[in-house]
Amino acid sequence: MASRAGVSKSLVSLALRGSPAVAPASRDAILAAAAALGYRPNAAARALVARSSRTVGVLVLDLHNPVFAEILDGVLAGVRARGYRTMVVTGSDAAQERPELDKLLEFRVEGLVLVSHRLDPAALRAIAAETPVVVATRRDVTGPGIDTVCTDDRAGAELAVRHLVALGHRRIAHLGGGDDPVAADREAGYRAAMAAAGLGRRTAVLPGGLDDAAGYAAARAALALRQRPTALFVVNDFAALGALAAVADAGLDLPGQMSVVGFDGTRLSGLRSIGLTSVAQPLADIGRLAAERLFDRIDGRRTRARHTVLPASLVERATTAPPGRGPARS
Amino acid sequence: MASRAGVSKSLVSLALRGSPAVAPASRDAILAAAAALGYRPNAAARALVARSSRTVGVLVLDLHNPVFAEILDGVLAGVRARGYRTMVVTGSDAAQERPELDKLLEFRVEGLVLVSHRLDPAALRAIAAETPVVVATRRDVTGPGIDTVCTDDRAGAELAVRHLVALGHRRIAHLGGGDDPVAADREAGYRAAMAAAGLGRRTAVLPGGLDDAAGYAAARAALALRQRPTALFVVNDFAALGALAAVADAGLDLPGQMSVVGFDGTRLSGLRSIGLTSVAQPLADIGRLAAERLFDRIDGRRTRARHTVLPASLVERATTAPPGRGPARS
DNA sequence: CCCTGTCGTTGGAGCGTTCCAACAACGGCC
DNA sequence: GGCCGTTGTTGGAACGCTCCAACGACAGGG
Repeated sequence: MASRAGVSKSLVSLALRGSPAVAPASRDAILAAAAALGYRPNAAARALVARSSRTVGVLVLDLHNPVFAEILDGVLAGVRARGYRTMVVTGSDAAQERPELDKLLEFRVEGLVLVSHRLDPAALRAIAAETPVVVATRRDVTGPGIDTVCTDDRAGAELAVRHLVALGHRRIAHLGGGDDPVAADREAGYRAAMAAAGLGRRTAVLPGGLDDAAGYAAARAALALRQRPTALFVVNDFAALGALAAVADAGLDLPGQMSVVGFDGTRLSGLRSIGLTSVAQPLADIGRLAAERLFDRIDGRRTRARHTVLPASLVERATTAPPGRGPARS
Repeated sequence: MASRAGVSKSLVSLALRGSPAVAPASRDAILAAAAALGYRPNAAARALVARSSRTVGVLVLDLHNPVFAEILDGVLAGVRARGYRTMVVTGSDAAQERPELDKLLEFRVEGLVLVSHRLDPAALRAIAAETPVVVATRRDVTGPGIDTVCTDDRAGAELAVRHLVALGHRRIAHLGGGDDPVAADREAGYRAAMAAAGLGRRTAVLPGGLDDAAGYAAARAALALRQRPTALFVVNDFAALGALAAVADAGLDLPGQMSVVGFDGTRLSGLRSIGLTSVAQPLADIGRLAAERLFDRIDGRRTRARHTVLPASLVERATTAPPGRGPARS
């Protein structure tokens, strides 16, 4: 307490927050004393009396998948823009998520952004009853106090299939993503677009997963199909990289003999040495928008749940071409 | 306040923290009341009276570079293992770093992990005077209260060069990383290893940068050299991916006509479709160790600064081979 | 029977802020 | 010259917790 400036703590509080009611002489003395003492206001005390921590909690599923890192970056930027702090935790395994979120709630974070999650619906709703929650990239669990921001995964998948169909492909296989709810939407979009193109009978979904190893294995299985596909639509970029390797290992020319489309539009897929055609999500926007939605609730501007679905867009790069052109390079 | 259990707040506090001095009957009543009321202790109030926030601040330079995401993951795991919370901020631009760290200090974080940073030495030392600081991946700024954890970048670079020399390469160019201090160490290692191999006169350093676009440009310049190199040692994996693209664009067979070695050993480089030979850093260990060092100080076990240098190791993958084998694929 | 120790429990102080009612000093006004 | 409003400042209460000294009840020992 800088009574060193010869004033009361109340005046110090006023001066440090820039109140105009403080006499210039006092203000200068207080500022000088604060600088000399290296005084810093205590945010915990402030949070206690103000009953608001000016802090937002963020759970991110898996930092190793670049998608989540890119969304997180958007969330952090959005939160910073409002002058709030961010507490970040990762749900290293599903069982850890609940206790980690409990720690955030004990800190009285004013809201929670979940960049994907593995909570059961009941747990999620219980948390949303305590504090505003915005879920990014998932929209399967809804309820009061739960906003969602995600990409139109179904439409995105349809975009991918239509692109391949337009190129002349007929045998288009889908490498799935296991029991992930987002993967289910993408698969549904694939099936719908295949049916709409009159290729319903050619629909082929291979069980896969969300990482490159799973993509590799699924692609191997696809290539071994009796009716070998000429194009693969993969559940996400990460797995698509595995599929790319499987195609190369099989000695097939890419994209001459096999086209591959991913999903996510990570920077990764755009690297020149990869050049993966992909359905892009507006990742940074998702993060920033999730933060904005949260502040709408923190500011009390909203009561009804809001669900935002952003459009996906196809980014054509080097891994797609008309089928059957053989190993020649254009 | 669960006076609903018919006891004092003191006893509630005791019971909730599991004190053995509480009678079983009281404990059960308190626990039941707490559950019924959805009571959660207020961490801010606890931090205020305990004068410890049980929170660690983390600054991470750039989430888009997978290296930092992987280190961050290690830090989060290390902090979680101790039951502490984590406040994460990113230094989106250099000028933002100081104010972001100030916010963390206002919260009385008990220590700071800086996963790289762009602070000037004076600012860093001023912060270290207030709270323990561990710097990961850099060791150029030292001082009391500043521990460092990083990889032996010099030795790692030497490893890369020796690997290429052992394969028979003589013209080995280095694509640098600009004015980054870590890049300087790697360049020094390159120069030393070239000299040690009797190739001092063949030393060629091309100005580059830390991302794929910079790597692409630097590689183009290297390929245009009068004495075209047969191998490129690139400052990091991210830039090496750009170099890979430049090599492919030049129509050179890889690794037959050009070998490329990166640095970092990110998961990215290990993806099957990339298969980049790289000098690997123990990324998760760096993060976890940084957290441990910090807790050593938080626990008061340390006073002198400690500097840990971890060994790098070469991971051979598909982008290196003996020189001049031509376009044939093995 | 009183003294003493143990056990379970309690109220009050204090952590560092913010907020609020109240204050002294000082002019200007009627 | 007493009254009032303005300006700058103050002390105390409150936020929700932890810590501590002290409490009553009860049992065992002298």
